[in-house]
Amino acid sequence: MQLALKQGTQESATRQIILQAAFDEIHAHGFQAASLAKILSTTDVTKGALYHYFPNKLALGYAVVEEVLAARILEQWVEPLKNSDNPIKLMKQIMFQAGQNITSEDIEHGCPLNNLAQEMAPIDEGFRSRIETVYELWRKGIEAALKRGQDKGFVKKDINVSNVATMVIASLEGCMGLAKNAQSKKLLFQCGQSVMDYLDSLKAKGN
Amino acid sequence: MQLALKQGTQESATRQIILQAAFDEIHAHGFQAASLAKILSTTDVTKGALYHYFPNKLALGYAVVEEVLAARILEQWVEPLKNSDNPIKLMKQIMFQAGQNITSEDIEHGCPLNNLAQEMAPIDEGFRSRIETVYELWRKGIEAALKRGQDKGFVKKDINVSNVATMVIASLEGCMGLAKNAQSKKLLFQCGQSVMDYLDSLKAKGN
DNA sequence: TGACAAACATACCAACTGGTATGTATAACA
DNA sequence: TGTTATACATACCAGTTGGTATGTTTGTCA
Repeated sequence: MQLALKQGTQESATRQIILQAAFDEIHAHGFQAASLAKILSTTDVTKGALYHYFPNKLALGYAVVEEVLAARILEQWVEPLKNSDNPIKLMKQIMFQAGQNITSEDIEHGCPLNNLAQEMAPIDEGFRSRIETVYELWRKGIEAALKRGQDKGFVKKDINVSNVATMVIASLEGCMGLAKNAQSKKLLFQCGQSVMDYLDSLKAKGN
Repeated sequence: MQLALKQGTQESATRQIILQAAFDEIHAHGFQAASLAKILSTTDVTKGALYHYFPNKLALGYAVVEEVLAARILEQWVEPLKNSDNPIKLMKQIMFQAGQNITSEDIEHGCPLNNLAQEMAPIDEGFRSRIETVYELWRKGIEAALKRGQDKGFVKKDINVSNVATMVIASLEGCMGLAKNAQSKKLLFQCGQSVMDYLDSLKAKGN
């Protein structure tokens, strides 16, 4: 499925290949250390093609955030949460699902959104603001779902849904980060269990 | 106070100046993007001096982790926790204290330990293992304190102290990371409040 | 069929990077 | 006082990087 995230986004196949290869390189080495030469060598795209679609490296990085990273969060979190009345149950499901599918490489490289945020936020405002847009999408998605969960009686009414939404994302990113450095799926699951326990503590009585 | 973290660590003033300047540069730009030329230009140390004390850039980075970063965690978390029977109260105090002292620059640059972990763990095993040593110091410090808190009746007995210790650090690092990208002290405090709420939920009944 | 623009391809370059080779001042010690 | 090791200082270099200038192919439309 192709999400139309940005108007005016060109649907060239070559462009998509570059974007995906750039995402992989950035995910593996970070943006600053990502080498255009390497991105090109993993594909059969030439420098001419790259600079035809993107004015410079920075613009390529921005496009990765706006198109690739935003799409991942939308698909995995925001869209599913829209169709649920019990956000706690669903978020635990999403986490469980993600845990099932995760590979050692995923753990090694960590969350691509968090990686980029930690690296680029203090250095480049263009990156920071674009990443912030994605985080806000995510936060607002959880927040709205929690609110609906309160209305439907699944979620405690005395919690601050905004703060909790932030805390959920923070603890998830934190777990991923620690597991990445420990290179340990076990640590990820243990930490993930604590996050699930935290989610359970938000349930309304009787659920 | 100077902590003797590594045996054989030389106490040259020049070496300390280099180490501190390197810490600052790495904190601001990451290790890979940290420029030796910039580190030297902010001090009046020359390249000859730098390469007299450190065989290469990597060794300088390792020294920053082993000496500067480890010392920070020890001073701020591990040592204080050793002298406390009520870890929940103390950790909330540490967080409050850190919140009081934090500057906009601190928020902008984030946690230096987490920064380095996210950047270097997948790339360089030497960095990863040294950072892991610091994280383990931190985790074990919290874990031991939680256990003592259980014995003294301050902490619930049905929690897994190891998992909780990891979760505390994960959520802290996560909050710092989100606040860094949002460039918002407000978000840091809101998220920190949720962490404190989480800590409160670990109290034994009657406390 | 001719013209024009989009979509590439190749060769090249200036800037910066970590690292090294070599030289020198200074303190300690025999 | 002579010797030697430590603690720097300066100049230089090879490799890599992002970026550009220029050329060529291909599709489209009049």
